[in-house]
This record gives sequence, structure tokens and C-alpha cells, in this order.
Amino acid sequence: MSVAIENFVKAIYKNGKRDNNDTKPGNIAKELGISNAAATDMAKNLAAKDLLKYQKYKPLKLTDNGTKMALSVIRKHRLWEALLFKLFDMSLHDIHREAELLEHQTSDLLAEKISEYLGNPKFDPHGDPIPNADGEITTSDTSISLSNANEGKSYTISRLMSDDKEFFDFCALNGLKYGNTLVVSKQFTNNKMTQILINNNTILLNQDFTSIIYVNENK
Amino acid sequence: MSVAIENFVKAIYKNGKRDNNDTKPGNIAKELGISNAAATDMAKNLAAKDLLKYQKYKPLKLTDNGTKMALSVIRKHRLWEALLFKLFDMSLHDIHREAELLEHQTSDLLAEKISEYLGNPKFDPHGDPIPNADGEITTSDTSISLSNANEGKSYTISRLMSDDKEFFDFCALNGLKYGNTLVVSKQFTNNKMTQILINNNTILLNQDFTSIIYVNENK
DNA sequence: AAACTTTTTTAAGTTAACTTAAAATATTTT
DNA sequence: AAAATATTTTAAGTTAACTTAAAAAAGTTT
Ligand SMILES: [Mn+2]
Ligand SMILES: [Mn+2]
Ligand SMILES: [Mn+2]
Ligand SMILES: [Mn+2]
Repeated sequence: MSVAIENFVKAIYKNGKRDNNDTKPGNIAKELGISNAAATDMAKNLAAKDLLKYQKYKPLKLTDNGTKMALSVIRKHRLWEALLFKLFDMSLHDIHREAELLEHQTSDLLAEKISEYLGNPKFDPHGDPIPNADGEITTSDTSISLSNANEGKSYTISRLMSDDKEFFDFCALNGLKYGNTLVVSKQFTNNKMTQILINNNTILLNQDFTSIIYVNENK
Repeated sequence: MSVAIENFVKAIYKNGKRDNNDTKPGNIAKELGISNAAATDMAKNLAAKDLLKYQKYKPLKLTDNGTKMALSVIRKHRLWEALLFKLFDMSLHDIHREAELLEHQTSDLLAEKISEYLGNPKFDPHGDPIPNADGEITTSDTSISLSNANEGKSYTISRLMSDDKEFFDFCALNGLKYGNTLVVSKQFTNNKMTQILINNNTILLNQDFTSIIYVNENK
């Protein structure tokens, strides 16, 4: 299957996972930077290939085949991220950019070799789970977003769910990194802001960031 | 530039290096598995982009721009081969297959990181030279093909110039590998065959193979 | 429930990268 | 130097993946 198809199916899968965002063609179009018309076209095309169910004006629903394809691409993406992160000194954002392309040019054999080399890791450097070769995500994710964390508690960062360069630059500057510890010093619920203590620095985050930083409570 | 263009320019460069094979569209078409008509079309297209000079019925000549592009793709190909060879247990042929795709999806930044990680190697696992970031091949190749080697002399294998699976299977089976030693026991000049001694085995090679196995004399 | 706004779909068109078939030119054989 | 063969070019057509513009439907506001 083509790069366009793989990216399309992957975008549906990811949008489907993110709560509010639905999977109507317009949303996928925006995600991929193509026109709505192109997305509708592609949707019909993929329905004929049994990768998704298409009903006019309804959200797109991946079939089992489509889900399998999405998970295979995501697996390759995250394995590449893990490999590049391990071998090279590159920013998470750069690594993501390379993985976005390499994911489509990777045989199942090579994916296996990468996974094996890394000790079959369960998470990529963003903290996102890596599906296994059968497209299953076996880890259960108990982490919560910083916006839902409790005042006064200590947490470990488990996921940074973003592809945005500015966000990662900010994270790098402030020690926000997979595995690092922080304390939620104050929740400003009305203003949707969260104050945290990390590396002896107090920083105030707004919801754009607290909704994509996931953490596990330290007990 | 597209994958099709990169592969086209690379094919011209490689055919140009191989003595007899010329660079008329038909040859490139055969190399890439496309029709002659498609190759002529592409040639005109690339002439407009100043990647090559096109004159009806004449061999295609890369411009400086075209040569630079070809060498950049070849650099990425060979760096990938070197990396995959170092990290994973995969056959040279499989590694070549992956590199053939990855070479087109690799930023200059990533190529630099790979090169650095490997200690800026000068040769890939086939013994082919890796151009530097400026597209220069700085190593001088003094090796000769086995078909031109002298009876009774000892040699070290320096290049296996092929992408063919059967050839590599044969090589793996008989210890023909970059860096290994052999002795030319007999040249059957009339029949264009060469007898060698390697790993205490005597084997007889025909010109299909002796013309793509390059060696340096041991002194 | 109308009216307005937004989204989705349809329709028509473009481009890159191919194809096959036929015409033009080059190359080889006799 | 013809004739036969092979290669290259031109011409016409296809497909995937897009585009813009207009029509249709859905969703929202008053
Ligand atoms: Mn990523
Ligand atoms: Mn991608
Ligand atoms: Mn190769
Ligand atoms: Mn290639």
C-alpha cells in the first residue's frame, strides 16, 4: 500500500483514540494537510479496499484490516524513534520527523531486527506504547494528564503526546522528559493552569501543555 | 526531488561508471524496470531541471547538479548498508533491499548522524566507497577484478559489486567476503574461468562472478 | 422552524509517473 | 548499400493523489 494510504489510515486510528476529535473526513484532511475533497475521495477508495467503512457524512471507521495496517505503521514509527533516540544525539522532534518517513519504507523483517536489537521495548522515547508484531498493545496505560493530577503529589512523566517542535524545545529547556519526576504544587482549576516543581524550578503550565503531558503518581 | 528522479539519476551515474554499459534511455529503463518511453520522458523532464543533458539518440550525461544528487543518494544508500550491517544479522542482499528504499527518506542531518556514529567509514559492507557529505569519493581504488588477477598470487577481497541474491548466497557459502584472503590457482583464459583457493577449498568461477569480485594483491 | 454557517460531497481538472502502439532513427547483417 | 533488426522517440492513454469551485447536507443560532 502507498505512503498516502498508510498515513491516512494512521491518522484515522490516532484521531479515533483522541477523545473529542472525531474521524470525519474534514478532521483527517486537516491532520494530513490535504483538502476535504481529497479526504472524501480517499475514504471511498479505502472502503473499496476493505480498510474502512464509509457512510456519507458519518465518521470513518477502520475495519480490522485497516486497524491492523495502522498499528503496523505505528509500530514501525515508534521502533524507529526508539532506535534513533538510542543511537544518535537528535531532538525528539527531529527523530519524529525522520520516523514519519522511514515508517513507510520498512519491511516487517527490518522492524523485527530493530525491535530485537532494542530488547523488544514496550515504549518509544515519547512514552507511547509500541505495538507488537501482531499489532497488539499489551501494556496497560494507567497514566493521567497533568491537568487531572492532584495538588501536592509527586509524579513521574510517562508520555509527552506531541509532535510539535516548540513543545519539545520547551520540554528540553525545563527538564520535562520521559522518566523524570515532578511535583504538582498548585492546580488553578478556573484558569486551567497547573503549577509544577521540577529540578527545583517552579513553572506554570497552561492546558495546551498539561493536556498532553501524562504522568504516573509516585507512591 | 521524487524517489523516481533520485533512482533515475543514480542509475545513470552507476551505468556511466560501468565501462561498456552506456547511458542511453533504454539501458536506464532496463535497470529500473520501466519502459523505454518512460525513460525518454523522464530524461527530457530532468534536462529541464538541469540534472542532465539530453540530445536525441545520444547517451544521457549528468550535469554537475545531477552528479551531486546521484552521489548524495549513493552516500545515503551505503551509510544505511553500513549501519544495518553493523547492528543487525541480515544478509547483504536484504540489507541492500532496505537501503534501496531508505536512501530516499533520509535527511542530510540523519546521514551525518549515521556517518558519525560509524566513525565516518570510507567503505560499505560490499567494499564500495562512501562519498563524503560534499559528494566526493576520496579513496583511491587500486583493486582489480578477479578476472584480471595473476596466477599463483594471494589477494584480499575488496569489493563485491552486485545486488544479486544468488551471488551473495554463493559468496556466503564459500567464504567470499570483504576482507577475506584467497589465492588464484589458475586462470583459464580461453574459457574465461578462474580457479581460486579459499578456506582450503578449490572453486572454479566463471566470468559472471570474476568480473564483479574485486581484490588487492597481498605483498 | 427559519436562517445562517460550517462541513461534506460531487464535479471537473491537474500533475507525475507510468503504459502500449506506432513512427522515426540508428545499428547490424547480408 | 540495401535489407533486416533493434532502439529511441512520439503520441495517446491510464492511474493515484491531489486541487478548486459549486452543490448538498448537517449543525447552529436566533
Ligand atoms: Mn512520533
Ligand atoms: Mn508517515
Ligand atoms: Mn547496495
Ligand atoms: Mn532506491
